Amino acid sequence: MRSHYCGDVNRQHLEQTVQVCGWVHRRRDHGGVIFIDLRDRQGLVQVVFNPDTAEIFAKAESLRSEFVVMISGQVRARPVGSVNPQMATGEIEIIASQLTILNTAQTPPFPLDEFSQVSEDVRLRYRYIDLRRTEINQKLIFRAKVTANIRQYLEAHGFLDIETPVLTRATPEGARDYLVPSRTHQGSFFALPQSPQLFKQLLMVAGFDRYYQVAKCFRDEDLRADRQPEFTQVDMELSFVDEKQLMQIAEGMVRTIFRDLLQTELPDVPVMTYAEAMRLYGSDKPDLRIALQLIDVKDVMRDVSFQVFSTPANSPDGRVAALCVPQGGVKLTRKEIDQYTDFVKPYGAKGLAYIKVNDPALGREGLQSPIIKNLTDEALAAVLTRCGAQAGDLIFFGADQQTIVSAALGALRIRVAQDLGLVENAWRPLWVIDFPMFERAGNGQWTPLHHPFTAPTCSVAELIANPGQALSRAYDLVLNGTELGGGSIRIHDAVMQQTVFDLLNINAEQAQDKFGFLLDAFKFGAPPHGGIAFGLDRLLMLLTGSESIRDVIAFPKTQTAACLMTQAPAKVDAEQLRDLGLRPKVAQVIAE
RNA sequence: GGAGCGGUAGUUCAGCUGGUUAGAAUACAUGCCUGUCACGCAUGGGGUCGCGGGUUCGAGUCCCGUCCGCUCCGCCA
Repeated sequence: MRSHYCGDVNRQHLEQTVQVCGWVHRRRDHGGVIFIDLRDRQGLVQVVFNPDTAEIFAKAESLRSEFVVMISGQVRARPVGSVNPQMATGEIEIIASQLTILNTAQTPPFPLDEFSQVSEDVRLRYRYIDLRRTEINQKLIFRAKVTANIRQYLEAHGFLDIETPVLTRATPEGARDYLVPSRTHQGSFFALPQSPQLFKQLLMVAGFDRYYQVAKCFRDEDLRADRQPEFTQVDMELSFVDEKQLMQIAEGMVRTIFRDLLQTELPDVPVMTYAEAMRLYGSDKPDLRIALQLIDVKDVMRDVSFQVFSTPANSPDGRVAALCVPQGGVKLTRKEIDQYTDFVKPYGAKGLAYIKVNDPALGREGLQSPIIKNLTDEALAAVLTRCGAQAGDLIFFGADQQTIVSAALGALRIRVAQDLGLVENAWRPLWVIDFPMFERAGNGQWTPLHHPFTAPTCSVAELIANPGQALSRAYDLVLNGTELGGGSIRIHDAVMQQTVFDLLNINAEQAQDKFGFLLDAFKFGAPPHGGIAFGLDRLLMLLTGSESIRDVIAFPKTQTAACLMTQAPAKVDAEQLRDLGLRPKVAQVIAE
């Protein structure tokens, strides 16, 4: 019945009679004529009601904002000098000959035009109105195109879309689970999947050698601008592949999205080790749009009298590093430097030493800093040389435990670059590989850096001998400082899997209890396999230039993991709780 | 678990060292104008200043607590 979207009507329809449906965006009366801007999610068009058609003119007079209408009329060029550049539809108007009011509407709670900035809590409360706004609905349209593109790519490469359970069992490691109580097994719980990890590995054992899924995942952890408790992964797993083949297929998928939907050719993707990323950028997801690098100076600070530097310089897990800010970093005021000092404190840094380089040729005399009197000539010379310091540069220092220095200077690097406009406008992807297998938790216990099914690059014997040095066959695809996706070649050998569990202090009994089904499956001949999962929401954030993950999700949660529209989570009836096995009195208390 | 910012009309905001009846713009309603297009003009209605407590002669303003939203640290295999 509807022949056109508002936004699709254009000069090609001149002299034609069209029918459009949409919301009344705005009504104006002028010169005995009624004008309405009709809107759907494609755009706007102006419709004119003349008084000579008395019946529909009267109907048009009753129109208010957001009434839902269907209008037929003839498309005509607009009179000279009456063109609104805001109208996406060009220099046309529709002369209405018929108007059907499909539904009435209240005045919307906030304006939908592009001029109004509305606070996010109001938008989330009335998300269905917010989603009518061009900015958001274009992002959701784009999201649909991206998932379609991904499916097309993966199908073409022989992947099979297989759904895995949403009601499954809790996993001991990793994030907090969302739990669902079972009615038929009272006292037992399902967990919502943090990822389809184990199921996709089982699909490999089952012989589906190329699996994918656009999968909802759930993690009950605190939220961030780029983190939601439920999010979507583009998940895939392959048998009989190595890292190289897998990275090629995954990279090709992202490259295809950029080519097809942004008409952009992604540059070659360099490969960097985790160790190198931490050394140069203080991060395992470096933003390569920023040229600044961390420069290690630990070796020349061992003998300086400045204990803030010499103590970590002589400690095995200490790090002393410099960050040279070029292009007039020396102009930073004391106040700005103090602000950067405050900025690094949450990362554990106790302070932020600096040297202003007025003229490196003059040596000590050409420098300005509260700390140089405590540094040797040799140390200063080495710093200037390694930083390639020019007149006008400012050098920041981090000195502490390795993890703190990397985190603090890594974050500072990004912050300073943003403040000084040193972020290149480009796409800068990279692969990060050779992650450590394990890291030490606070209690000294080994924990997996990735997950406990990741294969190491070494043998069982070597892994047992030196777990701290072991590297994993994992890989992360990073784009402009965002981790787009990560994966690994998995362990497919029961002995290796048990070895890793042992190192993680999961004994055979516990392993059998938690992952018995996986270990059992491995006994029946698991093929060598590996996979990767992409965070679809984060990818879309990047592609659409959104500052928040909420802008690419139709119905997102707030920072306390609540939905302002449905008021979820919410109380439930006492009867529902009794069904789950709660004693009536307890159920009554909880329900109230 | 911790730090910071914010909460005043439907919406976006102003409201100073506490002071009489809490304002603006916009939206909404009514009327005028009449080819307008973020139209214009006039008039009008619209407030639990997030909530609770405290200090004070007097609190939107100061103090304490609490709830909600946002950003960050921890957390996110």
